[in-house]
Amino acid sequence: MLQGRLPCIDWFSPPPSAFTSFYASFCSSCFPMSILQTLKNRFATALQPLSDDVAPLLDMIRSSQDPKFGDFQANCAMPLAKQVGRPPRDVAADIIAALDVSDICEAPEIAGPGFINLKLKDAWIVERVNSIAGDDRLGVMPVENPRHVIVDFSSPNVAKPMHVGHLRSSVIGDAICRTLRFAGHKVTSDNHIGDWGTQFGMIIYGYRNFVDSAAYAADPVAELARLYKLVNQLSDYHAAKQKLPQLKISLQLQKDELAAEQSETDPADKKAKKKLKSFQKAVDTTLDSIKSAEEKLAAVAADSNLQQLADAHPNIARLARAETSKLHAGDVDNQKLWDEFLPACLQALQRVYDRLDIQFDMTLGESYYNPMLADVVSSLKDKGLATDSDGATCVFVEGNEAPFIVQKTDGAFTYATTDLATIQYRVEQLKADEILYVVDKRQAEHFNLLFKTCELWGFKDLKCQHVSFGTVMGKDGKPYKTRSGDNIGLESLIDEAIARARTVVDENDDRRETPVLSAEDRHSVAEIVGIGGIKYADLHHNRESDYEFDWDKMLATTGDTATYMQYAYARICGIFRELNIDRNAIGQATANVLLTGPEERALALQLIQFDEAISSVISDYRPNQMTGWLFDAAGKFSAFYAQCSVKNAETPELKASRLVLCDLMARAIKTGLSLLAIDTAEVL
RNA sequence: GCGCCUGUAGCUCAGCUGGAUAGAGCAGCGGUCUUCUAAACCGCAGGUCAUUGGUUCGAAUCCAAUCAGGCGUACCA
Repeated sequence: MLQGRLPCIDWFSPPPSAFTSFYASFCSSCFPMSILQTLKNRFATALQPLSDDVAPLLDMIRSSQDPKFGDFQANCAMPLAKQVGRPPRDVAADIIAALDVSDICEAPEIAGPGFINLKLKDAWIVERVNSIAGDDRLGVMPVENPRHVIVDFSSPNVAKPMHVGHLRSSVIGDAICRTLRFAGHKVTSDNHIGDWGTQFGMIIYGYRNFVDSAAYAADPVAELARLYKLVNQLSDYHAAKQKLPQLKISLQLQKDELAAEQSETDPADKKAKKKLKSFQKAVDTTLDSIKSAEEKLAAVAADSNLQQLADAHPNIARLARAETSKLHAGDVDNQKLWDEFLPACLQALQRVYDRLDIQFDMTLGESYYNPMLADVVSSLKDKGLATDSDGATCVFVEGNEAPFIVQKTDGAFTYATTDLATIQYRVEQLKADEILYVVDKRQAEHFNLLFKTCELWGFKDLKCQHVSFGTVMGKDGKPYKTRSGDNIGLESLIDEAIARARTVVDENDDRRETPVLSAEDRHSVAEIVGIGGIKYADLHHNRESDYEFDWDKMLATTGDTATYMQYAYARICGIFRELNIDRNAIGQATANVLLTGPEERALALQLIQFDEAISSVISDYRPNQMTGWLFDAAGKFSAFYAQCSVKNAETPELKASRLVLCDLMARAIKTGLSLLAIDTAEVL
């Protein structure tokens, strides 16, 4: 973002008290707040005479991966050497000769083929730490050009319980919102709930035919969920029953084909082998389908009540779809039921969001956009983008085989239409500059088509990104389900996490000579640790990766977990408690940090790079960049804690310095975790 | 068939636009609590980055092929 800019003033050190106001009078790109940016600015000056395009070269300045190479390294001499046709070490020497970093670094060293290694001067680190000690934002400057970013995440279907897939979207989306806001962008979080889809027809049908009034009165959402599941099961039953004979015929045919192919395949012929394999795969797939169909039939057959219901409702799927159509067509009775169901469903969702501490600025579901859909389609037609194909209205986008269907043969609109209407609304009404969709990566093609269509439609300045994430897998390597094949409910997941955390909290406190936590404290700590554990387990993976869901790992309290950071935070609080010192009264504004050993230096260096963690999260919407920074930070604190006593510091000055470092680290951990919506406690 | 993605330590995963001897956590082994919380710290061991070729000063990273697996592919969202 800020790369390649030249500083309009150079770094010097303002008195800490004047720091914030001083700083605020300059634009963030001019003022090299981050170390990295400062170094880049210095290098820009040195490289200017050597190259026309310094931006890519500046990108090659980064933290050293091994401390023995110093703190930072510049790898730009090698590619530059090629450009100018001279030996890389000579070019490195030229760069160093032109480089003025003597106030920041020790003398730069050339190593290997032409790496330039930089070691920061302790005095400079101290200066920086001292200045951020008095800064609430820990040295993170608000962005220069704030954008209005709409983050579309969570997006569950109402009346269906949320599961671990929604957890990923919710947790990642929320972290992105918080981080963007902290960085100074305008953010609108929007929960684009599925409140208008086919499941409502199923629920309406279920309600009309199978409702248990007492259960509905007691817990409407649970009853609606049961009805949804029931109608789904009965529909599946009939579909399976109908499909099964055909499947068996297909299986026989495929087996015959396979046998024929096998008999005439030459094992040396790779192409034939491949063909054979694809036949085998077809057989396997059909076998799976048959197995799944048979299971569905068996599940109903095993329960005489279910069997009776199934027999009594042979056309349940069609009838449920008809209820959806009626709803969409404005049927008064169905609309009335919808109006009745929705608030309870929303409330149930809200309960989960409250527990997860996730807030939405708006919850505009699919139903909200319903009145706009017809206009979207006619607009697309007017612009010649949408055409009729096999009775459906489609947008064909160059380079994509599959069409973007905006209206089905039966006249119904699709979620593609809704998504387009939503974009129009967000741009025209909400004035969005950018929209992020935190959605499962399996929908990549849909978003690809959506964004292309959108551009053709005329939204050229809008930036859209599918912030995709991988699937949560079970131990079997398949998407995570319970043994009975259901999704894992989010509420029970949260309950389990808290219960497990509680066991650890109890054990830990009971081990103390005199336990310090009341039952109430223990409960709230268990909530903080348990829910933090769930979130962290998800966030610390690269969002694009599928990952294996594992209770023990998710709720582990050792290693790279939320607890590790929370524990570090609590230990810092413990220091201040033990010494009976108010954290707000240690003179951060006039801090004078001393670096007397490697642990203190590493800690300080980590702290002054907090802003780099923020920008790297934002650059590609990857919250795991923040978990990584936090884990490093907590690790450096733990090493410091083991090695550098605050209480028994040799001098009052050293003690004061360490208190400042501790306070800064506590604030950094708390702030970093808060950007992931993970809470902290003073005592664990 | 077409398209997209993945393959890194025993396990679960990091590894940013190519950078030096590929990193964590867990599990394993060995140390560290009379001194600010041992939910911790320090150390040891563990890898042919699926395979083969290519690009270049330099490849886990880029390209090609192969093998293995996953996902998506016209009226579900």
